[in-house]
Amino acid sequence: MVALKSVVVSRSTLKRLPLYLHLVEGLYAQGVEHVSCTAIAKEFDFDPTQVRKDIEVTGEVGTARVGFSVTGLVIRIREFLGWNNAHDAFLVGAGNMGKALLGYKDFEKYGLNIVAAFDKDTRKVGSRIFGKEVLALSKLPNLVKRMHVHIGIVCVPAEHAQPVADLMINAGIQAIWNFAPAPLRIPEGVILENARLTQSLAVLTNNLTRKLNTTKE
Amino acid sequence: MVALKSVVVSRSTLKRLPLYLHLVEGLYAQGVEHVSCTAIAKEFDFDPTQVRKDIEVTGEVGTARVGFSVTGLVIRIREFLGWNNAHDAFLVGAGNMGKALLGYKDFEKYGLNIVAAFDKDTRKVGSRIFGKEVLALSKLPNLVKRMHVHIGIVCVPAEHAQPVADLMINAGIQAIWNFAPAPLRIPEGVILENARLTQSLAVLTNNLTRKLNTTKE
DNA sequence: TCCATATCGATATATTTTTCTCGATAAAAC
DNA sequence: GTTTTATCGAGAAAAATATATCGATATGGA
Repeated sequence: MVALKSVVVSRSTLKRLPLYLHLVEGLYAQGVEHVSCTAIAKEFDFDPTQVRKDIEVTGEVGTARVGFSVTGLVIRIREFLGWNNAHDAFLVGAGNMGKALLGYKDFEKYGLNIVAAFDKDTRKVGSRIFGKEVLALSKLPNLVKRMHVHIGIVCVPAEHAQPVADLMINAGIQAIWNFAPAPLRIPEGVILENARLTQSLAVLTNNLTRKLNTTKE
Repeated sequence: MVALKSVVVSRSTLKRLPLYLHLVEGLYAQGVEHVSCTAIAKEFDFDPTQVRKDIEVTGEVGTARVGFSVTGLVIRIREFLGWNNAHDAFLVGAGNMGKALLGYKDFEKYGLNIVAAFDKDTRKVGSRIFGKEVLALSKLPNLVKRMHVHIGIVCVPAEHAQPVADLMINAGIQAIWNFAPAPLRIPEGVILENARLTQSLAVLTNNLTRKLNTTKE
């Protein structure tokens, strides 16, 4: 055993790492070789120690007075996030959000390779969206098994989300990325990540409402 | 002064409130009149005390042995989140993500009313997407002022995000919902909320990678 | 009517996350 | 060659967040 990468890391840290990655990839493109925590922190208005602690989990070590190697950070963060080898994914629900995700070119850079889409609407089945086939939902279980697909993306309306998730899990899907505004019940061992825009929106509208109220008074 | 709604509340609480709201709206539709924290907590695998604390910020009070009024919760949570009167918003960038957001019918329920879209691509300008006009970006500043639009949604590629945000802020936009995978620099007082999918994806792919590694060993 | 119980609200404790402090070290300045 | 300074890594302190405890209270059943 070389390194113990299986450290459980807080969600907060995990969510900051892509920010750092984006930054250091930019620096790499510019030919910059080293970067300090202080510099990274300044970019995001974070505390330098926090940045150092975050980087620590990736296994990358820095040098005093020099900082961290930019290439080292790119490699280690990508590796830590599991973004070096993209995982195959199936998407269910070729509505607006589903289409938008299918059209997003950069997911492969973020560890995700959407292989095909599924829909129960027979009019959509057989078509292609951004080059990706839309298949009948009934085909999903067999294909998950045959192709060893790990990730399922749920983009269906709230009322269909649970049955779709169940279908995926029974087929052997190991992780679900849920865009439906519904809480999913999933068995232990299966990974669930909610990408609920309404939560983000709640933070925004609450802040805005408070701001408008306080400035008025 | 009646109630002091201007309490600053943690992001975590703010993000859980929409979950509760969704649940109690469902209960309301079923005709249920009261619900306890214990019941809500069970639904999401949260701690009942946490749910009680979250609800406390909305100003709704419960009754021992009975729980909280379902209608009371619906009203108070929606009010607290600022979802009773939708704020007008302009969206910039009518690409895939932009289109998906324009097509999302339910935003009005979540306090957001997308009034129009803007794009610098002259081929898109003049068209309509899901009934919403696509206008030239140069028209944005005047319209923000005339229509008193508060929210700006940034759906442009990373490299254009900052100039677009600057344009919005100079025009008087008070809150920005950012979908671009780029950190935005904004002046104090302006509200920024990032809806970055890559952060959510990072949590998912990291968990999955760890899971696959540990089960293999 | 009285007792058992579910639930609330308030307070206290525990845990997690963030920030601060400090000695060590490597590069740059003198 | 010595001093100064930026930065790291480790550990301590502070702040934020989540969980547990407990008395009060309202309902339902003995």
